[in-house]
Amino acid sequence: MAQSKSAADNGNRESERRRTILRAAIDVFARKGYHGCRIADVAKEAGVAYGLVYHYFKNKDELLETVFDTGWSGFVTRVRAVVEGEGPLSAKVHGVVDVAFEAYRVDPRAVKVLILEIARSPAGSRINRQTAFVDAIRLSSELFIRAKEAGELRADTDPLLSSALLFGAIEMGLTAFVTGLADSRDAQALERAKAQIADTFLHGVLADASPGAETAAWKPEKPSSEKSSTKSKAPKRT
Amino acid sequence: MAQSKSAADNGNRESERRRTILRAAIDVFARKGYHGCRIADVAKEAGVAYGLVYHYFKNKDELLETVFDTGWSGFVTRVRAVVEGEGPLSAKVHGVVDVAFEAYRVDPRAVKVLILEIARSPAGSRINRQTAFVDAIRLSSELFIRAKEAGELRADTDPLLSSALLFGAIEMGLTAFVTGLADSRDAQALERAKAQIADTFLHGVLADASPGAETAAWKPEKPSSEKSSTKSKAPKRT
DNA sequence: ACGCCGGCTGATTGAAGAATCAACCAGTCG
DNA sequence: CGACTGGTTGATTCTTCAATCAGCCGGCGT
Repeated sequence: MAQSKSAADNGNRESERRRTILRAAIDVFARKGYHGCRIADVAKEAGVAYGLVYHYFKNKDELLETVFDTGWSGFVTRVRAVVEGEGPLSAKVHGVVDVAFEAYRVDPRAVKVLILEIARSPAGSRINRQTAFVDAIRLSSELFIRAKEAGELRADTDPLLSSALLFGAIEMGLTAFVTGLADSRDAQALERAKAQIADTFLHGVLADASPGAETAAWKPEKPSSEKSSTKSKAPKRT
Repeated sequence: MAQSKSAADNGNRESERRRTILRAAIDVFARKGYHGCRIADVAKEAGVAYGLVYHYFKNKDELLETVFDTGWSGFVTRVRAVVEGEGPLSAKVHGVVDVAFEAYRVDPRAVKVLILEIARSPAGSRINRQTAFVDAIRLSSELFIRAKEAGELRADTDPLLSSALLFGAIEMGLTAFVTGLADSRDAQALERAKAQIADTFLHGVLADASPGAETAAWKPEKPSSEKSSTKSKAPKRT
């Protein structure tokens, strides 16, 4: 709003103020949860008046919805890119995990809100947030459907469930950091967790009875650990 | 105790009424969520007067806390039994998954409450529910610590994270049923999901490059599939 | 200069619902 | 049989917020 205010704002549904409020909402939601915070808290955090929140958002629910959609659509877009891209299954699985962890690295608070508020829908609320999660799971189940047809997967796996399990593992892995079970300041730990999630999902936890070949395929493969980070460093609007 | 009411009740902190209210609370929480329901709803469901809820529980929060602790402690007890029991790692992992799914079979509503209300805590509330989850994860991480020392696990696995991933997979697998992504009336589907969760966790999703031996070890191993169910059929106080 | 316009303010209101409490009643005991 | 106890009731009170709205600036056009 520094220069062209009214003009730009009219055409652009994203005024500086609005973004400030959205940012504040993410922080407060992350700290106290959706139900645990009052609009007053958000306004205070944003350094604006109570009523201004209602100038930009119809009500508290729309505010959460916006926070949610913004963050989630960015995530889903990037997951879709991975799923629809080229390469072997294992690379894609690593890719999906990367996307999730990169999102966390960029904006842990936002991820915390997405993860923590995801399940609970205040009954009346429009789009059930579970639906969003389900969509993401369905989306990446494509991956497993195709992989299964190609014979890359064991025969007795259900693609949808596989997809759910991957997201479950990612979610809980992230939760470990979100809740402080693991130290999220430790970049090393994040990298290791990322690798372990994908590897466990692909190969299991057990020490492989068949040594060499299979096992060797995924471990030394991480010299360019930054490669994937770069890919998912795409702009994240929050 | 069925006859002698007042006498027994004095000594027994579990009067019939109290249990009725608890049961009603579980059902209403499962249906509308903690925040989405009024104490009036719980009272109506239980067929008692509004005020009686406050006779047995200090406030709404204590009610949720009790619902939570009751269900959770039962689950943790059974998980502990599995973890501290005898047998190879793979059997125990299957055992933990069994416990979770059996709990769901016995009382899906209660599990729904535990899963859905687990993450977010109303700020002021005493024991953070996340703590409970973290405890369970820590508990079963023992499993992986010991297994790792015994060389059963790949060297680069963090036991705590492994434990988290297992629970993440279980949770999301269960969530698939809770949210209706998968049909929970289908007993077959439940059995298959159970098997797939444990198998994926132990061996990964990939078609095993090394056939026979390793793969054969876990699949035919489930002739006595009721064994574990029986074990976890222990009294569940709700 | 001046007043108009639109972003902005924050005290006020009204609803929702948690928690209270005084009265009620069904047994029990003396 | 009549005092007494303690579980039970639900209208009433009290608190908390979401949402409103009457007006306040400060820039901009005239």
